[in-house]
Amino acid sequence: MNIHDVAKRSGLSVVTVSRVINNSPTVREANRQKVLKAMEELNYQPNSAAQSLVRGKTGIIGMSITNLNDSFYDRVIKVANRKLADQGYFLALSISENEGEGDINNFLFQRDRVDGIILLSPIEEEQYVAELKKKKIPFILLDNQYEHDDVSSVVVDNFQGGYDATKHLLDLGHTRIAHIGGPTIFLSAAERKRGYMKALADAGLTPFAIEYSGFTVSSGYEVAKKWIREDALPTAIFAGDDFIALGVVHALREEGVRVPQDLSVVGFDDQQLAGEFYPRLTTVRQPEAQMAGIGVDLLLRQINGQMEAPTVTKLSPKLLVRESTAYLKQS
Amino acid sequence: MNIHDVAKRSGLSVVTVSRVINNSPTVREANRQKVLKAMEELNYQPNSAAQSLVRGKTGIIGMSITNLNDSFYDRVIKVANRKLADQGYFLALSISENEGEGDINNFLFQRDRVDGIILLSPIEEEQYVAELKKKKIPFILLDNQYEHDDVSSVVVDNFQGGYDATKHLLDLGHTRIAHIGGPTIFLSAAERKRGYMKALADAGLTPFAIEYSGFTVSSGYEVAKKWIREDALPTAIFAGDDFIALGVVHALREEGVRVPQDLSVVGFDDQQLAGEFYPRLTTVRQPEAQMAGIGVDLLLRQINGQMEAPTVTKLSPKLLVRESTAYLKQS
DNA sequence: CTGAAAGCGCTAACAC
DNA sequence: GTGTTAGCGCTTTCAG
Repeated sequence: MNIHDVAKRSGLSVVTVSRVINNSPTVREANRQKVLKAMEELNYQPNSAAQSLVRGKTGIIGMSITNLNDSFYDRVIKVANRKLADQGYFLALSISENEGEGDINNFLFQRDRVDGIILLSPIEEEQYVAELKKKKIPFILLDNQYEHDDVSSVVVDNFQGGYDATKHLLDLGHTRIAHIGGPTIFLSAAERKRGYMKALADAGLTPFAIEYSGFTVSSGYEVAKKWIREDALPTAIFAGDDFIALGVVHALREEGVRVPQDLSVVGFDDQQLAGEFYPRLTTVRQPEAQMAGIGVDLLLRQINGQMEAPTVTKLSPKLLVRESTAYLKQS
Repeated sequence: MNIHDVAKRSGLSVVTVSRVINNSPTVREANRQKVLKAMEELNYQPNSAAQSLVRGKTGIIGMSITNLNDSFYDRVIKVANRKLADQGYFLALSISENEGEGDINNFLFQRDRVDGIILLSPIEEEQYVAELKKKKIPFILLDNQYEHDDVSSVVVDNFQGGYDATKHLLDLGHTRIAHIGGPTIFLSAAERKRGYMKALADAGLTPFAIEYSGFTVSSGYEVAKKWIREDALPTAIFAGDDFIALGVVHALREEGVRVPQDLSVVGFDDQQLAGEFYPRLTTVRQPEAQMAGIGVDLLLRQINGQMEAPTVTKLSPKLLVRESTAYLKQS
């Protein structure tokens, strides 16, 4: 069942049918109706492989992701999905579980499967970028780690986020401020820590303590417990992300340390849950919507050949003051 | 740059090149090498639109999802991804934010874009099923709500899950057992509640209290707070899912009610976080791996025309006893 | 405003 | 083993 069947049934030529499919204005209204009717009766849908072949484009944008279970990704993806739909593109997500080579042969990474690709927080970034460049597939990077020649990307200023979070704690009168950082292989984690250090230095202070952990509740929990055991608690903690922060708060409460009365905690990312547990977490929200929006624009412009020089956009995160931070107790 | 260029460069015909691409054994080794070399030098990749067109298949399986931020989905998706990859298929995810009509024209829902579709916990199920049937696209349902003629699906026995969870509480000596159910428009929520009712009835008991809430921490929290305010606390609570349960535990602890010493709580889904907060939640784990595995098999068999009668597979969930439940305190 | 013809890049008969 | 030919379903000149 193809365009010829429709042509036959409507008594017109395949060309006219094609014109109707593509909303060409140069079709007599009566004929358009005939064609539409035939399409309807035949339950006809144009073959997209054929369309892609002849047009040289697919209308699909691929996005490679590594993780689902996270509010930050969730928001970025949903905004990108909507923006792309507005422009007539579809977003196809592909999970890459960083199993090395296999992934690079992912269906996404074929020039004619997609019109462009968005790499969200890619794991094997260098490798992917090299491959995409080689295959000449238009692409952009979101929340990536490194700079590359000729590649546009949108990142968040994690340094500033770390700085702002720490500054907030300083403004509340805290001086004994500890940090629990995420894995330092992540640039974002390293930057947040750097912001923390700088804010402290600007205030003439030094870190009270620094520990590293995974981006999980349990590892934040462990670190806090350890500090309690060692009786080495600060008065404020800047956690590398909300999961860590949630774990910290949890451990403190178990031990009777009140948040924020006895100890203030700041997280990062504004995870869904950060606003649901009490005290609701003061945190740093990344501008996901902006990130996705700019990223999509950049990619689409590249695809349409309005290829300006590639740009690296750095977005400012925003401190969200809620209930897990308070003025230092006068004692 | 196409197959002809490769043919020219290697000094062989396009057919031979095609054979090499498709690993046909009937190519002289020396020639194969020539072709491979030419492909390499030209950095050639076969055009997949053309391949799809002529083969009548794409090698892509689409999966429609509604939500990312959830461990259950995360696990199902990852297993499906792996299983499909093993069989030479790629999984393309598409988010459908239930905006009504628009979604149905999703790129996934075009016969020749994908070889088959998996609908995971679809929202507008009836509509999607009707559309897919009409378009004659092979598909299966995972964790769906309704039964349909001629459609294979894999679901979890939520009734049994609810029954087992409640039975566990009964076995611990509890008799005052309340339930906080998820939105009853979800069959899964209704079934879990039904299991709860049945277990109680089998023990000659009646529900201590039943409330409904969203599948969120905050709504579980609210319900527990309300019960505390009204001084109407049961000795055990079966929550509709882990988020609700987490909210309940959180509220109870705030009020000095100890879990599990004073009150036992059971959740559902084994969310990532359920095992990270203390007390670690006793919960019901859905067999995601099995679900995805069976679903993929069903779909692939359908695609390959080994079309047995459509089947509805109901999988048993598994109670995970951890630390949020304990024997009823003798008082 | 409409249609005939060519061709997108590839694979599947069918010869040789 | 290898190549010639046809055609997958569609859009795009180019006439008319």
